[in-house]
Amino acid sequence: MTHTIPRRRDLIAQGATPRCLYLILRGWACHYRTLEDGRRQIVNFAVPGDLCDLNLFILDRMDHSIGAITSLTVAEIGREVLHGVVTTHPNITTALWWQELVSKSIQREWLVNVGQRSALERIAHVFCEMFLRLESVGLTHGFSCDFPPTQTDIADAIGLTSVHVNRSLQELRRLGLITLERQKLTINDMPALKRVALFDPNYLHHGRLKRHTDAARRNVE
Amino acid sequence: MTHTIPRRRDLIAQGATPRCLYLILRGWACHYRTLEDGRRQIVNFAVPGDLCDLNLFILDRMDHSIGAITSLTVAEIGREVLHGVVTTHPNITTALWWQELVSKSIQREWLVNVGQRSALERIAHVFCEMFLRLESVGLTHGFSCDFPPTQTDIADAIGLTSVHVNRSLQELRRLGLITLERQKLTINDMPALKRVALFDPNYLHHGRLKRHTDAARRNVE
DNA sequence: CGGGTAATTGACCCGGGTCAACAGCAGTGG
DNA sequence: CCACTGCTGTTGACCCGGGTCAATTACCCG
Repeated sequence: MTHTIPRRRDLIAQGATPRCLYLILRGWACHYRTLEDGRRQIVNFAVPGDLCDLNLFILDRMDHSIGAITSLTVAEIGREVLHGVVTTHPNITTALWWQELVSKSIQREWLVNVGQRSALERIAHVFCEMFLRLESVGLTHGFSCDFPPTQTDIADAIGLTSVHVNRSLQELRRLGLITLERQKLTINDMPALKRVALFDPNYLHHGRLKRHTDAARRNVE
Repeated sequence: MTHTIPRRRDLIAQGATPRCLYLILRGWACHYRTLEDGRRQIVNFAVPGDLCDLNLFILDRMDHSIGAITSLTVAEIGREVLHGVVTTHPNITTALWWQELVSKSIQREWLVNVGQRSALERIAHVFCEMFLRLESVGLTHGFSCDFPPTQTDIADAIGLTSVHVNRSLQELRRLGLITLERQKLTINDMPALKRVALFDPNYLHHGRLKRHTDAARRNVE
């Protein structure tokens, strides 16, 4: 049930029919869309604990690809197993949909990021978000975490060129806000970084699952 | 159960606790996020037939606002009613989630739009999308449809300024692709418009609901 | 007819793109 | 242990798409 995917390989490609739900166990992946002329937009990163789209449930074709950024360990949950879970475990089902709504909320925030923020603000925002997401699954050590995307990946995630990402990174370092070397991110001044990013953590809806599964359970029982 | 909201009023604001699910019956609305310094990003338009977020089900606070672009008629579906439907009508439930996944897919495409396309391409893309969405609910006449967002609204939707939207619109008109006056959009050359927009309708997942509700029904019965 | 919102235009500017070279570093094979 | 290869990061010079600011003009509605 668990599989390993080498880095830079696609888990599933745009246009394919999804056969199972992926749960990331180890490593980073990204959801991305490519235009016919090769432009690529990364629409979200996926880190351990993230589910990769419930599309298979309802939509018959992937409208985007999922690619491995690092080498990746995933659990594959088949259609039938999933159907079984959904029909017998309402609180797990609620948790699944909760993930789905949160990732839609993240999707919205990325649009805000690319649509409204300047280069420096965008990168700062991505660092804030990914750090908090990793923290919520226990993958940070103090103010440090893994950050394996290349500058080109970052560029494709925030709608800039890698050249400009490089320059903005230097600016963030010069300001003493972050350290980023050998895939290791350290946030040296979180309040300042959040200020630069105009970061409001609300959209991540962290720490709000339990309350709601409880509520859902009450409604079901 | 149906309400009327005057134009430019919020249906529900960021931070509020959602009390019911809205179904747009008449008019246009938009989902948007504002940054503390006033910048606004419209993250999606909502037209008749669209449901406004199942957030209330699971998330306890709105992470964005919904505003009326025109005067608006909506149906409000209360939490209890919705719970009733969800527990007794699996195929309606599937349809609800289908809408949710499709709107997430639209969300992704908007990110691609703002992140990768040029000004002209972006506007062309919005016109293609909204025309097809209106067509699917029978609100087009030939190649014409209502298009009530102002140039400022369009600007906030695609991450440009209204000045530049104005200039790009003139360019689209000069190319003979569209007519847009008094809130009326006419697409004069759809193939060319799609070409300019690098438009691929796949992400709208049109015409794929029935098959899947059938499948879901089979799985449930 | 008057007041307010939305569209349009012009002049000027700047954030970020483009292109191209080069440096650093990890992994690989000899 | 070192040379080779290929990817990732870095830098410089130059340019352009789209932003800014500010003034009009057109339109809508009472």
